[in-house]
Amino acid sequence: MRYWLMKSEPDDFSIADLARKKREPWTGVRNYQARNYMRDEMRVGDGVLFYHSSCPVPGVYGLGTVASAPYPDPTQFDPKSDYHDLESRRDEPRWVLVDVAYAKTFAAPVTLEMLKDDPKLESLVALRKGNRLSITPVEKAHYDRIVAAGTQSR
DNA sequence: GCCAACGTTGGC
DNA sequence: GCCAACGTTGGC
Repeated sequence: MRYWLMKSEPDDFSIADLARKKREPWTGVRNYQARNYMRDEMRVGDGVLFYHSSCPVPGVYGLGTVASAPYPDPTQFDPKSDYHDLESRRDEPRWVLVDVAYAKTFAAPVTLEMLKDDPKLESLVALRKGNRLSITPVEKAHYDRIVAAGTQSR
């Protein structure tokens, strides 16, 4: 079992949206490295830290799980979608995704500020300077530590 | 809105 | 294959 941090802009899709829908295809990833994580390395049941980016208080707001094997992202073939990719062919789709299932909403988010202030999380890939990847792997010890921070009552 | 960092594109 | 130009991400 592996662990991942997946970013979403809450104005676009938030942990509350996932809580309501229970399960969601992770559409719109158009970065090869992030795609490769979904295509090659994720397994059903993997743990997901749900991160809100580009918002007033960025941070981890809750938990999900990987809920499907990889399959083609339907938005790449949808001319009306912002994620439409003219060069992707149906017999050889360029972009794949997985479904993410809802697991938990933290009572209070584990903010980016908290993540950065924790020396034990110094090597968290998502915190590396200049990192813009929307999906990054997370070590189990880091995952456990962030879950503990998000779960404890404050 | 700014800007650093990084990925992608395309001319050569 | 190089690299400048451009676009995007995301924190602030």
